[in-house]
Amino acid sequence: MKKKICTLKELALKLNLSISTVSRALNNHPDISNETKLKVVNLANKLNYTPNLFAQGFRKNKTNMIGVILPNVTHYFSATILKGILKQAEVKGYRVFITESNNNVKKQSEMLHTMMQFGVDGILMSISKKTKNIKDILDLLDKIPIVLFDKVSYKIPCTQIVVNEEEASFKAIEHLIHTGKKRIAIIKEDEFSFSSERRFEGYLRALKENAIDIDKNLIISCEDLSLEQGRRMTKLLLGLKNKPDAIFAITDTAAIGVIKTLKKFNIKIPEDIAVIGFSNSLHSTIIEPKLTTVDQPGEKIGKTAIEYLVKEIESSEAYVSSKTIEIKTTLIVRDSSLKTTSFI
Amino acid sequence: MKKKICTLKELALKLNLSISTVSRALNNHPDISNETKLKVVNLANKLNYTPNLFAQGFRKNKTNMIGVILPNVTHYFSATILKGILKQAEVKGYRVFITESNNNVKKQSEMLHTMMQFGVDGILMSISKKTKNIKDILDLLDKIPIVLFDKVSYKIPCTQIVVNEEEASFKAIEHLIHTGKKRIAIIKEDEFSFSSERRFEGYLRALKENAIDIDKNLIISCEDLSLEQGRRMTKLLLGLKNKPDAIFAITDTAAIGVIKTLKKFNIKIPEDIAVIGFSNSLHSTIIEPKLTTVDQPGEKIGKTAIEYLVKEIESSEAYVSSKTIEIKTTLIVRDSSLKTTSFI
DNA sequence: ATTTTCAATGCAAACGTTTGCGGGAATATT
DNA sequence: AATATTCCCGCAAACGTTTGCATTGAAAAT
Repeated sequence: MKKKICTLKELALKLNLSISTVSRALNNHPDISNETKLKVVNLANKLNYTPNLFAQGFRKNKTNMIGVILPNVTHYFSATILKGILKQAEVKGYRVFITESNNNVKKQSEMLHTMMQFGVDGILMSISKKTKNIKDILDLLDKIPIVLFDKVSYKIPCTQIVVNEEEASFKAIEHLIHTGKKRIAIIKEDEFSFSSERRFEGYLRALKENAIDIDKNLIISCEDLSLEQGRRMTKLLLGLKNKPDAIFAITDTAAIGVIKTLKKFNIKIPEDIAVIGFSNSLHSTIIEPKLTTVDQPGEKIGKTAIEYLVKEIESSEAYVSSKTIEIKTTLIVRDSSLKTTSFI
Repeated sequence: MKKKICTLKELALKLNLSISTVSRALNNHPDISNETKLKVVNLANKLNYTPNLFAQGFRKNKTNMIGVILPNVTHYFSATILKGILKQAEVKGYRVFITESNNNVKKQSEMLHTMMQFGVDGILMSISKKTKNIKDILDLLDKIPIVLFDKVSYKIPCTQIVVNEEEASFKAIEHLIHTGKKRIAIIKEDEFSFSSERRFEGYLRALKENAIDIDKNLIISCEDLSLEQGRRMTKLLLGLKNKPDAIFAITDTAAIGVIKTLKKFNIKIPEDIAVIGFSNSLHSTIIEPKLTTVDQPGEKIGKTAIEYLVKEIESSEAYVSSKTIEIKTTLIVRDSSLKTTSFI
């Protein structure tokens, strides 16, 4: 049960002023004398006055709320992005309303609807896998600013914050090549995953630019990239007549599955087979050997996303930007890949 | 920039009805004929009408928002609790507004204030370490329902959702004793940590009930429970003349530091020294040997917290409950401790 | 035929805040 | 001394919704 709270009216009554004067005094309006302002502010502090933000939002048609939709809060990478979002939103004076879609497309639509209904000023989202029907999102685009991050789609014309997936992947593969590896396998997702495809492009380009032939046997797609899949796919690769000398798993979790399996078969890492992951999850330093991986600066992604979104919210024109912003990653070389060039 | 949205007035105009009738029709008020209701609902759907929740909240003095304050979103355990909170809040028809205190007491106070200002219906919080000045919180208690979870304090008279820390710890130690371990070390936090102290109590009770003498050398307190501390404390324990045959680290992270160090010194786990952690974090199955640990059902904690909070919010009386609810944990035996009794 | 009853709808106030406009008093300008 | 300017402040409308009460018209009861 809520207790009632001090309002403008109460202040006005006690000070023998009009409500409008009190309101203006608290908002530091130039029309009000310093003397009055002081009196008002003092009493307001004393009575612990807090403006009813609902009345405010209602009046100004602005809630100072930003809605965030992401597939899963428990993913470490998502959590770091969230951290960046929370921090920067606070700086900018916005509150954040977070929801999880659990990769459920229907739920994602519902969340969007709820957000609108709640009158958020803008939406930040990472779209669910296999979001095919983007009609809901397109419909919303001219009503409210939306910024996509991490899991994005070029089919949606709005600002998108992503990681330089292709380049990161390219560099990871080049690192392997520079250490003398020539038969580099990739464990990727099916073609519906945006980031997987871009990482795959980087893989292809690195091989091409280094004049290494592509062996289709070394390219493995699977539906999800769990640890278990990493295990299975590794066994598959080890069954090949012509084995790989390095495995690039598009995700840390899968990479750990790879490492565990290689260890089980007593294969030396990185001498026999090197392993690289993607994400720099916390696991990557727990596993032994420590995993070489691509660090994605989650906090920065979150921060950037908020910055662009707020810019759109506070812009007076109803423009729709559709820039793509790339956040730079860095390759972190650890024990699962060779450090220096190895001449055979 | 926001576009304007269909309102009650617009519906009323198009249907040649009054605003009140439209409002009642949408709220399924018995006074309105089915015929009219149908017409209204149809048009509302067609025009994609969504009630302005700000106006609603404003009018009804209820925001259907719950504020959540926790130290750190990126901790896996916090994230699982969050998941439970989000899920159950949705079921109950509440929205959740999440903030991070980063274990910063000053920030925690600010967040509380912001939440009040924003008019949340209730607050869910996990308090920062070393929160000494609980005056802010006490002040709020009679204005708004608060439920504490995970990091709690008995000094605050409100509902608290915790894990059966003492019992869990007791069972973990008994498990070690049943496998023949007699010199069981504990790595705990200093006495300001609520949960650490309760786990320590469980440790003491288990030893006592099994008639094992307490060796003060085996009880180690440190300020934080990082992996690095786990490492350091293990070295310290290994320096003892009379070494332990098991180490209970009060946190998975520290336990992993323990394991890494033991492996470095070629000590057999669990034969020479067994290791137990607490949390069942994702790391516990990544590390080799896999860690025996106590599983804390985060989602359930979150769910329960919401349930109790909502109950208080929706209760008409301004009662202040101060029950403590214990959520049951389970010990998960993995490879870092012996499975069966070993008779020497 | 008159009154009563009842169902269906409309009127208008209220929630707390912001803001355009207008007015009165004091000060400055001529 | 008259006018113009400036400085403070109050009035009242508006935002979208809910809700107590009034109103209407028709059916039912007398």
